[in-house]
Amino acid sequence: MTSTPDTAPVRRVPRPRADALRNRERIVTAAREMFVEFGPQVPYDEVARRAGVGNATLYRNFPERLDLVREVVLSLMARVTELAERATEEEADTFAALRRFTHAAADERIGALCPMLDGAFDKDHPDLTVERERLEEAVQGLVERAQRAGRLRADVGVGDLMVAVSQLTRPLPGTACVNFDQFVHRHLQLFLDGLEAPARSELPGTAATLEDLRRDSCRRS
Amino acid sequence: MTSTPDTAPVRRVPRPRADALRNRERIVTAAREMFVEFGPQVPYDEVARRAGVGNATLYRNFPERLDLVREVVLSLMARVTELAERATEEEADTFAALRRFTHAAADERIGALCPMLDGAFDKDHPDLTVERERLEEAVQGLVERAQRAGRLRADVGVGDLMVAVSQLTRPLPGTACVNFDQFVHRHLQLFLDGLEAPARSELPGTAATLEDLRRDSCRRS
DNA sequence: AAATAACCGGGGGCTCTCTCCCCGTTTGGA
DNA sequence: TCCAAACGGGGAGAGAGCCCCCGGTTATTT
Repeated sequence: MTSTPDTAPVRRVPRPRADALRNRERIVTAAREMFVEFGPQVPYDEVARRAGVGNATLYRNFPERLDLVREVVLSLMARVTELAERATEEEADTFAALRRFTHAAADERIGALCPMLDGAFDKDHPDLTVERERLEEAVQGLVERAQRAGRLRADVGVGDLMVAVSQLTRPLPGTACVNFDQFVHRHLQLFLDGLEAPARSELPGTAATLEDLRRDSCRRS
Repeated sequence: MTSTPDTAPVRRVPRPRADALRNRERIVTAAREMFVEFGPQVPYDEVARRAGVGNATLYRNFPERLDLVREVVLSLMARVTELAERATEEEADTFAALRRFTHAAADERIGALCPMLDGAFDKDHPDLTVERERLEEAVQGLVERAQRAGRLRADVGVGDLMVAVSQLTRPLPGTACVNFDQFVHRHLQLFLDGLEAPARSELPGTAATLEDLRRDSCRRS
């Protein structure tokens, strides 16, 4: 039906319908929650049900599972970046800022990112690279500021912080321990105490950036 | 070998064949490795292949998956108990003993126990109870000794140590990061620095024993 | 407000994986 | 040497998750 006249290719999608946008957002939110609880292998249909949409809607928005995973990761990274920036701005004490960021990141269930690194997850996707740089910049700022102030030991890097926080906050699959969160914050607190200067021991290995993690973590067995 | 038939008539299995015992051991070893790498849902046939036996042999030894999981858990707990006892005996410095035990437990991949707590795992099986008590006793000794010596902060318990070590050493599913081990030991070292007395901050919540974990961790969502 | 086109929802077939049994062959023990 | 217990691999059966189809609904346009 003579859809596109030669002049202007008639805005195909000038504005995706409002409910479509809303549904997409609800899907990402639901997926984030489900991934945290059950891992990224959770059935598509379950995600759709949690989101309150039909499964077809999910497939229309994210034909490939990896698309959905990437979207969730991006969403989480953006939130965590925001947390880092807020902590930097609002906390005068440099180490207090680090503490605040760490506990806040834990509440965002950043540990749920771990299982998404497996398989054929495209770590070099443009969107991811951009978001990762923003995240690293924000946290790097937090770390360096505390190190310059002599509050944070000098032999640790952004990678150490992020990996350890991720590991400590990973949910136990299948079980929903009622006071697991309490534990998490205890252990983060202990870990932070270990991060504080002056150092109480010598660390093996070397400090790592997020870039190091991206490069080294994709060796298949 | 004087099968002592006087009391018990006709020992059905006076001695399981030597190769049968060997195979059973190889199966448990293979299962432990596979569970660490892929989680306890790994296909039976894969475990059998890694163990170098036919799948039927596996089913003959462990008709239920939970039997196999329990055997692996028992095996790991026994090894870790041994580590705790060795560290207690051989290290004069109380905190050094704790450090040594922690790093050794990490090398045993104690974090792989986590995914086995999900679902209908029978936490009250007699064998498990016995082994858990032995483990708790050994680690409790390590902890209390360091606390009495004033080297370990007083507001932590066995549960804190075990859970944190487990979390920090949990493998990233799917990926075999080449220098992940290096990271693990760095983070354990940092965590241990946080455990050392005097305490640098106040902890939320309360110290927990292994018994607390067993009770509280089975609340389904 | 009516027309229209995009969007939504859920039911069902299809495929793929894992489980578990069957039976001929091998191997350890007396 | 004899025998019985244990072994191994192939394959049928079952279950779960994936993805498509099509009638109904809702937001936008004139």
